[in-house]
Amino acid sequence: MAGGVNLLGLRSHNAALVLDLLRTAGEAGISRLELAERTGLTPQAVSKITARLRADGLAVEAGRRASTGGKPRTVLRLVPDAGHAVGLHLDRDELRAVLCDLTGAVIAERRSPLDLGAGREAVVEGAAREVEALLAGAVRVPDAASLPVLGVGVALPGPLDHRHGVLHRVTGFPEWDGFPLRDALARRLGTPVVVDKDTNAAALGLALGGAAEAASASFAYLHLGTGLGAGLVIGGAVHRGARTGAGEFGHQVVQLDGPPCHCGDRGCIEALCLAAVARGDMAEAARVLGTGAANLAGLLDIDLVLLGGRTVAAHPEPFVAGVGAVLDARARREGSTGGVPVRVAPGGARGVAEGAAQLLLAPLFGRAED
Amino acid sequence: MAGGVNLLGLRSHNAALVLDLLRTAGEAGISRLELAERTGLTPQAVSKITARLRADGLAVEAGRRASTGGKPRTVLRLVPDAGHAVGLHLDRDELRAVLCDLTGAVIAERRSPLDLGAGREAVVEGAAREVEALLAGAVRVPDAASLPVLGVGVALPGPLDHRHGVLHRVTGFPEWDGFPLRDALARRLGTPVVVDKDTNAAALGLALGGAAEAASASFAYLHLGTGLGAGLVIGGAVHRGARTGAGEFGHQVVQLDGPPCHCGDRGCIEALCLAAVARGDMAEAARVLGTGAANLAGLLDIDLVLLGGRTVAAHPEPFVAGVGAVLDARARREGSTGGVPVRVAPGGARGVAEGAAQLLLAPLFGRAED
DNA sequence: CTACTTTCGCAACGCTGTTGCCAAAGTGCA
DNA sequence: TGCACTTTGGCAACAGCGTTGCGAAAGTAG
Repeated sequence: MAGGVNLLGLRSHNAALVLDLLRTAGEAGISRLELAERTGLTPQAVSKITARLRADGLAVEAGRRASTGGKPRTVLRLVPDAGHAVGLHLDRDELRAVLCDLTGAVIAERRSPLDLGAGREAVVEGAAREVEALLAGAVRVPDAASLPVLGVGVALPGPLDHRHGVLHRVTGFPEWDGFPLRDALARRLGTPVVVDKDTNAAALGLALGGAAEAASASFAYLHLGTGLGAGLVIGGAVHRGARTGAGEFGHQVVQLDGPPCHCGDRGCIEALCLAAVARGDMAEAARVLGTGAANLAGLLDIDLVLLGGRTVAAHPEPFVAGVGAVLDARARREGSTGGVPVRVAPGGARGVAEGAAQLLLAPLFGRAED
Repeated sequence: MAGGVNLLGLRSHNAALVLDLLRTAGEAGISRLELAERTGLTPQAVSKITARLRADGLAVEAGRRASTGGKPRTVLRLVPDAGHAVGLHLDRDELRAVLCDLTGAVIAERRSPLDLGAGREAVVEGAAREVEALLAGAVRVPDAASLPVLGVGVALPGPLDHRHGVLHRVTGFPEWDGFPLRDALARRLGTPVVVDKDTNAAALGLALGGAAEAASASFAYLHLGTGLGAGLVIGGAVHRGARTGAGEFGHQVVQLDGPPCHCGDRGCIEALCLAAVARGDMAEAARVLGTGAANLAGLLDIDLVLLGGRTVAAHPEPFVAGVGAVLDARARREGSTGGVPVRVAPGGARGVAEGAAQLLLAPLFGRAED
């Protein structure tokens, strides 16, 4: 519990806040006075802060708005090329690397097959070479020899320690138990590395880039693919818990003494949901998923549920409709008019890699932890 | 999203942080240098902050520590009488009012029967008179004519809007629907009033006063009485959600298509748990409760589960053991050595009223929202 | 062209935490 | 008893934050 804030901390906090508003405004930009209204700071303070950001090359003036009877407002815009980050998604059998600019937009992308059984050193080396190839290929402008890269974010499934960047367990590959992936890759590449669960990365990407952000500060991202997991965003920040264990959604028990799950428990939502998918009964799978989503939504009072993963992508309509129906039914029973809205998460298969890059971009915008 | 921080905000933030550490230290006190270490501020900054606090009468010097080879550290202590708050617990059939000092200790207490069916004005008037009687009786010292009271915190069951202090619904008494309790009581008493759910108040009280705090910043308080609810503390602050709806634990479905619940759904944990209690099967009730607790603990990665409420108070051992067994079993399946610890919440029947008083004290210590 | 509105920077200011320095108050050893 | 040393904590000067007062800049409206 540090918490003490000095003047340096105050400056960086307010600068991050302004930077976040610039990022949110996107290409449309935002005026100084609007920044002042949104932050609660005085216009003069915003002028000073934006002057520093412009001096650092993070923001530029970009045109003017229409006049409302006086001097028209000058529009400020984030400079996308002021910083970049690499996002690495280590999936079961594929590695995906993306290079993102400061706005989170993907500039370059590479994909390659991945074999986690090839040995830890080989995998780290292979990932490092993919990153290097990605950066080498992305230098299109001749004079941009030194592309400013903030670091590499790595997202992968399975339990791990986000704070120390250590893997706990990778299903099927015991040799990875306790591997300090962050430090190994950071040493190899010479850049900062951040490691997180794939669902957390996807949720972060949605919180910062997706349509989710504008409407809601708290939402759950439910990922239904080969497994079932969740990423939680509470108050605009990813909630990981003390041990990066938060989001354990798939082994929520929704049927006491139900059918056995591979985890050893009975009646886990993952087992029930995947069994229904295997039977081809998407309506039942959606109903089970919706039950878990309603449990979660009631517990945390979130604003939105986003669905993703291969299974959802293959059958979006029944899942959105089925999950929404369960949430609406429970909301009506509690007296509310409408339930929590349900949507398919934008971003698709690239969402996790994009979110992994955001692991390094988010701190710039004050979106580090909760 | 205001978020912008100026120098005034910085000062109050750091002062609240120091006050919180003084509160945590209790009667033992804490030295300036220790405050500096814990906050991350320089010793000189802490000296200035504590000087302001002493000038305001919130802190005093209280003795010295043993020397470690130089000048001994001066110990600072919070002044309990520098502020007071009233906590009001409106239970089903009883009103409980407590007067707490700045440390949260109960100075005076009153209990009286409560009939929510007596009409809204009569109930508000009755509650106001209880508060006045409590304050009048507590003025023991002659010259303490004006006891500094920060305000009144009110805790009651059922859905409500914490932010606006408006009740949504009181089971069995439709006349209370939409009643602006906060404003009505504040107008009548002339002091600030804060309203919250009983489970949230209890959780806040545990976060600030209980033994929970020292060990864990995130925990769930599960209340099993006439109903089943939860209060969540994440990162030291109560998580209420956007609509004060968080903590809806009882109608979590843990048995798809299970026995019907009074809420209209099927297989709710509340229905299953209370049915087992009615049968006298506490082991089964604890197993059901433990399943819900494990779902919650996995989802949020919390550090501790605290159990409370009349039913738990009547049979503490089987509940602690049964819930703990489910949590331990799931932790073992996930590879962890030990599960989340389970304990009976201290405070007993008075915990909710104490937590209600903390609704006004907590903001002084920077524990307002998450 | 003038009056007015609105935006936004310059300069002075108050206040924050920080730094350099020194007095205060102990311990430990000769 | 006296001196050296360690540690605490206040005083004063300082850099840097956002704020305030004021005026220049850049439009619109008549």
